[in-house]
Amino acid sequence: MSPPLQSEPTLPDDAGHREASVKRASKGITVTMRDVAKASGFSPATVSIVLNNAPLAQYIAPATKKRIEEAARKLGYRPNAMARFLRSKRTHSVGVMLIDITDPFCTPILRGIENSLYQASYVPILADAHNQKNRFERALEMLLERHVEALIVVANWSFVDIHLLADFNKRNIPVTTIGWDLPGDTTSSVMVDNEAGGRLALEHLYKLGHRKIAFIRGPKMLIDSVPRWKGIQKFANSVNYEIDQNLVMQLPESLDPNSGFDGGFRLTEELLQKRKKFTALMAFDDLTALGAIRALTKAGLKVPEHCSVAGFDDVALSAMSAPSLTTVRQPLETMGNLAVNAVLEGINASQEKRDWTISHQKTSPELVIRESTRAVSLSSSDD
Amino acid sequence: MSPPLQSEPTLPDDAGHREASVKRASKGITVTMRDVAKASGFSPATVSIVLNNAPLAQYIAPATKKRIEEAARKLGYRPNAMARFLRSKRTHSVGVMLIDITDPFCTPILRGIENSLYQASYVPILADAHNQKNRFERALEMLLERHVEALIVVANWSFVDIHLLADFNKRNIPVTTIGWDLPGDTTSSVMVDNEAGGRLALEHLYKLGHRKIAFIRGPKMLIDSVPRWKGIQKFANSVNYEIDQNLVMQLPESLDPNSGFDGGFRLTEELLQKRKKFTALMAFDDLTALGAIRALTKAGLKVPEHCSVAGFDDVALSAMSAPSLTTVRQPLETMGNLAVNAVLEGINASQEKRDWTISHQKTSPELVIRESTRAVSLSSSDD
DNA sequence: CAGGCCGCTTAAAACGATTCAATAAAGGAC
DNA sequence: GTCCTTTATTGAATCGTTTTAAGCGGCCTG
Repeated sequence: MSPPLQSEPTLPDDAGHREASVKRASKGITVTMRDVAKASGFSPATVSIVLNNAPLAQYIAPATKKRIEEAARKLGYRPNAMARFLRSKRTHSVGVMLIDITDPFCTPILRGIENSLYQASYVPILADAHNQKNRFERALEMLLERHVEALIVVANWSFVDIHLLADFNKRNIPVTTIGWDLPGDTTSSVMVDNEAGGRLALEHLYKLGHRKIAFIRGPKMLIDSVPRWKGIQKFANSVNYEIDQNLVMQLPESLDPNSGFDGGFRLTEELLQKRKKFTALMAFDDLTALGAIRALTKAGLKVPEHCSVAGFDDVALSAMSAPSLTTVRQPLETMGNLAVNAVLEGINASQEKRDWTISHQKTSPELVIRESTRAVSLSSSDD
Repeated sequence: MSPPLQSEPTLPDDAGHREASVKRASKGITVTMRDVAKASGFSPATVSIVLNNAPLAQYIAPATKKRIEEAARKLGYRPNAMARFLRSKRTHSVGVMLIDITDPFCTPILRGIENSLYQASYVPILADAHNQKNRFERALEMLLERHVEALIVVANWSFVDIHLLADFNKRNIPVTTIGWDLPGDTTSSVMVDNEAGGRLALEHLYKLGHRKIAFIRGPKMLIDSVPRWKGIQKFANSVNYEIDQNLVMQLPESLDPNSGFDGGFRLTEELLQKRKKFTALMAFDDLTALGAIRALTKAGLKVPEHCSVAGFDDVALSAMSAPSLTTVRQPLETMGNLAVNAVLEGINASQEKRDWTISHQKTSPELVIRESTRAVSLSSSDD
């Protein structure tokens, strides 16, 4: 080590010193970069370069680096994010807008997002739109003020007009939506392949021998409803199975993502009243399926003995319900990860002043077979 | 209005002008306060005072205010939060640390937190500790760097050592925990009154006539376990009901908040193997109860016909499971609100350089009677 | 020995707001 | 006419970083 410029003993960071510095920090005096500069005997510029391992750091003498790093550690220096951001224009934060956080669908996605952001040293700023336009708007406003570097919208069950995202495009802030697809080339998206999912579910029921299958379709306005149904139809066509329109119901529009349960319950009761026999029921999502099961049970029908039921999503509770639910799993956590990757790519590109590609990713659904479906029984198949 | 200093026509903000300004903003040029100053013909200082309605604003001429506000609106001025925070030392953000986000318990709490913060114009910065100490630590570090004004820890199912919060106290940053109680006067807390809850549940079963009641207690390390059990014991004592220790099981320690389901399943199977008859089972929480129901069902026992089951928490799925779960509801969303109130009070106090009171709030649980419990039947009560 | 280069370090100017002390004009009192 | 108040506004310092261009010895080279 070079000659001691300070009166600091050359002892390898003894406990006494560390104690002292802790005490100093505890006084509430915020340790600034200047303090580290003074303590180490170098200038703030050098300190910044070393601590950030900036390009210029390659020219800094190793001994210098060591001294600075040690000083920083001793003083318990923590860079002030605000100051840094002001200068560098980078907040290292990403807005995460949940259309409605109460949807159990959101939880795994959120974990995926948080996790990927954490790996990349980004921080999520959360906003919950309560499925209301004005909240959505004001929350966006707040995120813009905070200069989030990107935005992820978890638009699971959404009737919110998402065209409000224009401001983000204007400012070149990358946006990715999950579970919603804004056509065009302004916004990336991550969605499950709904068509494949619909197909998987029906294929499963069909292979179990079911030929009298009831359907509860999703609300018209929900973007998932159409492709999911299309997948069902395509499979039906491919095996020459004719869907009985009398057994097709549709959930009403609703702002509440948990309304599927009630909807499934009521629509199933309606189905039962029709006295049109069915041996299986395919629901729009898991909550709807649970509602359906409830209605069936109430009517004295056992699942799966008298009627198989399949859901969609594989939310956490599907594995725990009784009977556990056969369903089409969306890789939710992965979708969170993918969305983060997409925005990070956007951020990097935007940093380097180049365009980034808008991607519309589709993830593969996976059939999860549990207890709520089984092969059609002899007693119920004849009618 | 005073004589037109600028060449701006006195037309009441015509569409043409607004159009133009939009265009300007859309060029990606960030509108700064200086721009507003120039456009309005006043100095940045005045602009700041007006736009923030600072104390000095009382001396500003109404006409001036109007001109400045109009200019700001026209230019689409949005204050730069980072710059503001650097100077004013206020970030208007609160760290929200979730010990494990996958716990369905968290969702309503999170909604409560977000909502209350939103009302107060604060923003939540989310962190998920995955129930791991090192993640907890690093996340705290990130929150400190970002100078969050307060911290809320949702410590539902936690084996993390929470004493890491010391840094926050040193810096006078208010901390409130939800579902965890750090004794002493450094950290506020919001918890459900577990003792009352335990009492409510047992009282319910007892009044239904159950006298052979099995219990699945929570893991030892979980702070809720003890008072919940105490409430049970107290009620038992008060009615001279003797708890059969052979019917008392305890969940093992586990880092996974969703492990209660498996645990409940296994322990219930163990109970059944004992061939010791019971007509009701009281589970530590809802997931445990669902696991228990599954085990009972598997053994051919019907719930509630052969055995009543009660849970605790009232997470979202409890209402949707079959049979729906009788449980003790925690007012989760409210608890989120309360935690926010607590930290806001702390922030205000800290701002005014006065001490704030550390509160340990207990919220009242509420018995929610659903299908999984019913009066003891004659067939099962005699043994 | 002038000039260039190398290796290491730093002075100083941002970044975009807030805020204090200062100023200026206008009126009122003496 | 001077001084004080009140009203209205602003210059300039400041917050804690990052970053650019420059500085400074000393060594090498022609």
